[in-house]
Amino acid sequence: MTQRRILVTSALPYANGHIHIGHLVEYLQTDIWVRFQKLRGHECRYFCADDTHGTAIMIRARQEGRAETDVIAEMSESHQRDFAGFHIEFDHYGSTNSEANKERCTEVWKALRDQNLVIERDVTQLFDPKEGIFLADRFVKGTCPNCATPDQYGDSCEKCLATYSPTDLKDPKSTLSGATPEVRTAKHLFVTIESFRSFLSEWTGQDDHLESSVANYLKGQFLGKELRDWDISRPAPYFGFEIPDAPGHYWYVWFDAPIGYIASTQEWCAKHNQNLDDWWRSDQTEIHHFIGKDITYFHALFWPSMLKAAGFTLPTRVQVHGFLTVNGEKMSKSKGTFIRASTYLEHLNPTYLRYFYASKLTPREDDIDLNLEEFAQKVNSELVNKVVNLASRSARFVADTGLSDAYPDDDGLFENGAATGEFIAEAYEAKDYNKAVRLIVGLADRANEYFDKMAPWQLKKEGKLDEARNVCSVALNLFRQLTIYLAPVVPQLSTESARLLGTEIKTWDDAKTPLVGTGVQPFKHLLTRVDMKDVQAVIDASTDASTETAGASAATSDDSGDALAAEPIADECTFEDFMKVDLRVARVLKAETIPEARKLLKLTLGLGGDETRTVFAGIKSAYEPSALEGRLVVMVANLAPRKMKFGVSEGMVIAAGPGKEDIYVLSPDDGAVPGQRVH
RNA sequence: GCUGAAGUAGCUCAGUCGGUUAGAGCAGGCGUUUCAUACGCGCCGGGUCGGGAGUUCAAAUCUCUCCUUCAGCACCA
Repeated sequence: MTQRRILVTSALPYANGHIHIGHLVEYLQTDIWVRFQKLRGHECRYFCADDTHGTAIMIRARQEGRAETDVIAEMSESHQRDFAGFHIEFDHYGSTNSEANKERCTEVWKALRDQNLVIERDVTQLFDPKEGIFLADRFVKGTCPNCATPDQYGDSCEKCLATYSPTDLKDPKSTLSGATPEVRTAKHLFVTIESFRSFLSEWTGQDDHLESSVANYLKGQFLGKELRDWDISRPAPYFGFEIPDAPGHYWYVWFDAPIGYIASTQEWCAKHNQNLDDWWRSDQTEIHHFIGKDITYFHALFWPSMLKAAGFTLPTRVQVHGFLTVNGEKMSKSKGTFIRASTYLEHLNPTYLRYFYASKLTPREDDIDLNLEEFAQKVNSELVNKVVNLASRSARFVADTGLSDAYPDDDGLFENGAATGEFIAEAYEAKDYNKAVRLIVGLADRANEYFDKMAPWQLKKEGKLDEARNVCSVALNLFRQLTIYLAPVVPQLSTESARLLGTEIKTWDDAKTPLVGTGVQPFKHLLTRVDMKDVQAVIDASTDASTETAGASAATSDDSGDALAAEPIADECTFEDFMKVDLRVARVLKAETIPEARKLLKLTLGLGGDETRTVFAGIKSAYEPSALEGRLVVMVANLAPRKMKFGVSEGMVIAAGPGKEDIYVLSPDDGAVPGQRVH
């Protein structure tokens, strides 16, 4: 086999949030592939970095009263600790806020300029005069220009679903300072990405660069019409690199982030006396990017365009994966399924998750589901009961004698396993780990059948010691074969398994030659079962608090003050003003979902006696109707009825939280009864 | 609405350049062994392959149509 040179990346995690089990789908998918290639003897390098620039980091640093560089240094350390905890091994882990990255950004930029691909255009945006920064849509709130609902974000209204520009909002307020934003115009630089369209149409459709469904998506969604210019600069203040030929303007974070792949490689090259061009300007090198489907656009359109413009090697493959759901639903803080990597590691073995994800992953961009019951069952049944147990049930028989000196007749099992190894390798190569795992477990089944049929414990009783030893030698060799095939997925288990037989796993082809005559170490447990109690402990720990959202604008469930900062206290009002609002305790008599509505639940609220109100509440994303029925809530009882798409809403249910799954309906303490006024 | 994808046993999936009685694992039922982390092994039940129509000697697999689900988009890229 000729040795391939392969460069692999995962998307750069953003320095504004912690690693969670959703992120891990990607890093584990990548790590498994890299480990497989290394085991096959290829020169494979895995590069990643923290993505550090942008407004979100800048705002976070301001709120915490420290330098951006402090924030990102701390987060980088945390990220790398989490990755290491899951046995994810990078050849180099850098940062987009590095000299190397600045150099490479400058290089790409120069190429774009030289080819006249950059144009200038004015962009009108809201500006926060107190903070002195331009405001992205999510940092502006005001009254919907369409239906007059107050307190709506700058891009769309949650009530009437209208979309608009933040400059259309009535009474806009900055969510950062509460100041009234000004409309300002600033110069932005754009890359005329349209000039790459014919190249992209060709590239995305050929040579397996993308899964066909992804290529179809791009073709249908973007490449059929003119590509809009890409807004690639942000005016000061901005945390990032200042554009050399445009003082006061910075590269947009999405420009310098992927270039971080090259910069990370460059730093590694410097340390290992390698030439960067051998990795990024060579048709001898394969480049594989692993990404989530949310950033397909950037990696399959913008990124190849940048690479082409600057004369770098184009990706061999952009591998797109889906999102993670837990128990069939989006990860949710209120359900405790928004699980941080570090929280998981406090209670559970990383090997479990590596195995489970591998068993689920295919080359397609389907979402994968972490059903926690299935997780425990699958790991216990397949990995512990079948694979590990094979060693456990046979090792003791040969603890004194070691393996047979010649490999015994085994009905062709080992040979079959060696041959199957090629199919397993094909599956790994194609990123079809689901298939690889199925093949491996199939081999484990055959090994267990053989062991049962031969019944070495029986042979031992009958005094046929040599025969018993032979059977166990076969079993342990088959076990070893399995652990070699599983090594990319569960490296720690494989390493410890090899130690049992006094060897190391060096290459994939070790699975082709049986061990003979070697000693066997005393067996000790290689892996314990998943205990649902520990799984529950993870859920509990994730439900409590301590979880932190990715966005700076979103509130956290701690007392940091972020929530207050995200939405400052409103203007003062008088007691009379307050008394105009009639808040009442109400019981949820009925809660119905409206299938066509994305955000609304239809609630029938009882105010005592026969008095009821129909209220449409935008809490579908956070509550199951059944969980609401019967409970007491607080409602605005004298709000003017509003005609909505699905009927007339006769009030409002009081709730806190930034939205989405983070919505918390308020309840009175025990003793309150429907109809009582809240003073 | 537009675009992309998907609908195969209770669950997770395999199988599709058309071709023997549609497969696996898990879950369920029955039996069995005792070497092993009460694990393993054997057997059984269970699917009109989303519905309908068409092409064909033959369709889960090709064509059309309808239904359902998911995701993306509707000026953030």
